[in-house]
Amino acid sequence: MSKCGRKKYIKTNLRQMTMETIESQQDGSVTDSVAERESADMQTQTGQNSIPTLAQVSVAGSGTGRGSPAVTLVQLPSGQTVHVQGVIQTPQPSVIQSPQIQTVQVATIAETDESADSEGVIDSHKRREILSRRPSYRKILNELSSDVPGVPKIEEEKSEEEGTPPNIATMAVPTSIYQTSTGQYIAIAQGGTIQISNPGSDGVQGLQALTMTNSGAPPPGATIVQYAAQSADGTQQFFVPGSQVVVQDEETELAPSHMAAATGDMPTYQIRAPTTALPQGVVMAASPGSLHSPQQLAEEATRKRELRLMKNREAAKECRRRKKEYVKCLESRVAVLEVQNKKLIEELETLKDICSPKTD
DNA sequence: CCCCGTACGCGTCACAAATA
DNA sequence: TATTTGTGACGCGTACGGGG
Repeated sequence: MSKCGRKKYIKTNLRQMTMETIESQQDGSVTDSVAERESADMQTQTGQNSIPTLAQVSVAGSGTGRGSPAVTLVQLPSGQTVHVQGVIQTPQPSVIQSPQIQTVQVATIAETDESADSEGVIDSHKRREILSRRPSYRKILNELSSDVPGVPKIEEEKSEEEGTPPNIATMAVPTSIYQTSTGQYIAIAQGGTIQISNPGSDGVQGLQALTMTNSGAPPPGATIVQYAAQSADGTQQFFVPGSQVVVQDEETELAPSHMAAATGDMPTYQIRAPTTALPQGVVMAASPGSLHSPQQLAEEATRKRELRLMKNREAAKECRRRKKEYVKCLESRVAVLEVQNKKLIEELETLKDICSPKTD
């Protein structure tokens, strides 16, 4: 990103965080924003909106530590105390959490944001604090789930159940997983085994394994570089060590028997020697030791960049999936706790009636 | 039908956090 | 300490619904 873009990034960040601050300080009206919903829910659960006059609300001091649940003690008029866990537990490093320090700083900076439209105003230290990253969704959700049994856990890496390609989880840990331009997943495992899966299929259906005959130890420094692309003849190709090409057939005429038996509509593959130049986007493996000329160095850099982009692309997809899962989880939690809150209010009313019966 | 606003998803960049 | 991973932000394209 250019310097200009970076500036824009910071400004946007400031603007959004300021909005969060303002929203959380005001009436907490319900909107589509998770952050705003969270702040509203937190107010509700602490009794500021629902039961402010009926019970004393105190936040247990032990709940302020990082990672421990925030337990709100609701003291009933009868002396009974009820432990209520926050909808969004404040000590959790929530995605939307805006710590007080940040709030103050952001508010201060935001005031000068319009007049001082330059990076010089925000020194690097402040910027770093403002831009300090929140922990990952997986971490947050797993911490939540450890506190609340009903909250599903986001599994670690390879064992994720739903967003990842359905067949990958059943494999021996692959070294590389790639997605083709048509949505198929290709995993290259340690021993040179290539496994192909269709995103649409569930379970192990659609799993294909190709074991390369030259799957021995690769030359030192060699990198398996995949790619799947639509070649001129409409077939799909990807490359494997040994300068061979796996080509997806349009028809199933050459399908190996073990593949054809699996499903009817499963694509078939054959291994060929590469016919022409590499399709766009394919960079073959190269040993670092063999790099001499500037051109080779440039190619290596390009290859590394392609690889990084590809990994980041997949990471971004996974991150978005986790984020959606996290938001869904929060929403379901909100629903559950709203019901719980309602019940508690009803219980409170009942107890209130019992404790102060009518005298006339 | 066209335009506009909104929502959503994707690829990419930058950078903090995690890991080797 | 270097590398990898995870995620916020941005820009872009697309789909969809509503209004003229």
